[in-house]
Amino acid sequence: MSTLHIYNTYSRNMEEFRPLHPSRVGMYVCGPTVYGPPHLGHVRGPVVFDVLRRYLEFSGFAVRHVRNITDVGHLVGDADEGEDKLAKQARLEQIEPMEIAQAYTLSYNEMIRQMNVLPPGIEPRASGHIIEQIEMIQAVMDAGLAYEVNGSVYFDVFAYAKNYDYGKLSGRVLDDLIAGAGNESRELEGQDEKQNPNDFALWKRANPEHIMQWSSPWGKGFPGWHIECSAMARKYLGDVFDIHGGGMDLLFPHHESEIAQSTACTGHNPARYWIHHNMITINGQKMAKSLNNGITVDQLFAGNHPLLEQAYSPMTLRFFILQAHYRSTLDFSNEALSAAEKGLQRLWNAVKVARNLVASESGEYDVQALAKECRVSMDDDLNAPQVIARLFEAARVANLVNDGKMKLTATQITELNALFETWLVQILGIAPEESSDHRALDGVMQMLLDMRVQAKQDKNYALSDSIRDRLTALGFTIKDGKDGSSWSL
RNA sequence: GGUCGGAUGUCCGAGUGGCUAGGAGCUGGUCUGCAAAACCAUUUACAGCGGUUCGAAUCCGCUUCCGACCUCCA
Repeated sequence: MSTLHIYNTYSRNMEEFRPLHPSRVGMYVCGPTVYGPPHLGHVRGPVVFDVLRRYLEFSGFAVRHVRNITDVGHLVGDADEGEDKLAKQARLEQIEPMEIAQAYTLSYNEMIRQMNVLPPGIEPRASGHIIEQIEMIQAVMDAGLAYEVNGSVYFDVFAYAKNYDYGKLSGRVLDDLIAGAGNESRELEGQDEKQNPNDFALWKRANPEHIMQWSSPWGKGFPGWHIECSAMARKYLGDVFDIHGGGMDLLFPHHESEIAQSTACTGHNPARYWIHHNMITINGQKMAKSLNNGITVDQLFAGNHPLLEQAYSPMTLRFFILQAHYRSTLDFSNEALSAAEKGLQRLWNAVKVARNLVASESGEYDVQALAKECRVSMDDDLNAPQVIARLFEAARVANLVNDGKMKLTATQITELNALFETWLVQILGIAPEESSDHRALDGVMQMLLDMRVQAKQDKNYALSDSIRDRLTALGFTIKDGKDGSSWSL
């Protein structure tokens, strides 16, 4: 049997996955900063790491999945010097920062739920772990790798680099960073306080206009950009744990700094496997405010955006994301999304067909071999696109058997159904979408279709066509098969 | 400017030395009162140039183009 191999950004190599403790896996994934509605860029990470978590659990591991909510915010650069994103948004909306965080945490979690992403076991908030962050900062200072200036605390990158490899994760060379070519135009707040431009803040002194601030040994202030993840991961997963995940954009400085902070405290790189997913583009372009192509998830679900020709369902979005490998960029376009929607529909049709297949004495297809291939694909750095290709192969088999063009034994039919259940539903998390009032609607529709059958038997085609046409006008699709009609919306 | 990654057919997107990826679209067929849907089948590739090799989408070099990070970011 094959075993999971995964690309570790830290070593830049494919590695066999072996957890620290047999049968248990600790996984930390960087969650959202909740200062705005969830957009397409927020959705890939949760889905990718949800599939990893599901696959690990399928493989028999107990997974402790921690995904943080950043409700303290990060500093805004440039014009909004030193101001917290959450604080800024709160001021704009004239409410408490926590109201901002709460509102967008709820909408994020609602989006996650619709995408069939399993909730993490622990969802810690940065604001609820100020004490842990202060303690960690103190530990870095005790190690002699941080210094205080005017109520702010900075990490001493130079001192750290004497004993440790700063820049290994992101492939950065400290000397190059020092040269800092092309960055002269940037005027970052607090730069003059730093002993070195590459030092980063662990704690920032709060000015009166900062509406989010806490007491600390260094006076009123708020935590730096990276310390929350280090502190919370350590609290819930220990000094060293298995997986730390996030988007590639977090490689530097966020994860590089996390490694530095944690190493300063514990002497260890906190995570054994660093896993990063690639970014998304929209019509081949980076999603950016200046390009006016930022699509929120709600807009996608409602089809309510100038770039969208129609609405796409949460499962279509999930399926679309998983059709590309997690380390490749993923391009959103109407054509690609609608192709995914139709492909998913084909898959679901086959799942239904597979449930009602008639068994033969002999079989002509090795279903077990196909299931094994799914496993091999997944073990090869989570190659979900290949798993999906094999599911389409399974769909083809189901349809062929249904058409009497291929034979399967009763056992093989069971295996085929299990293959869909395991790989499509359980591991990829693509669950059929059915609304709560589906059952009642189903009854009404069945009644109409029965009437239409009667009309057809009576050769009253005017009536039967009228029923169909009026249902079509309402958005229903009527399919006439050998064994009666079916419908979909 | 520095570092890293990418360029696959009409579109999306797997694939690291020889074996049909897959989906969507197009086309043909089956089914059908008609239509639609569904199903089956089929078609179009490896950015350019050079090199290594019996053999290259895959390895090497050069060229062109694109992107990411270097600053908050998913």
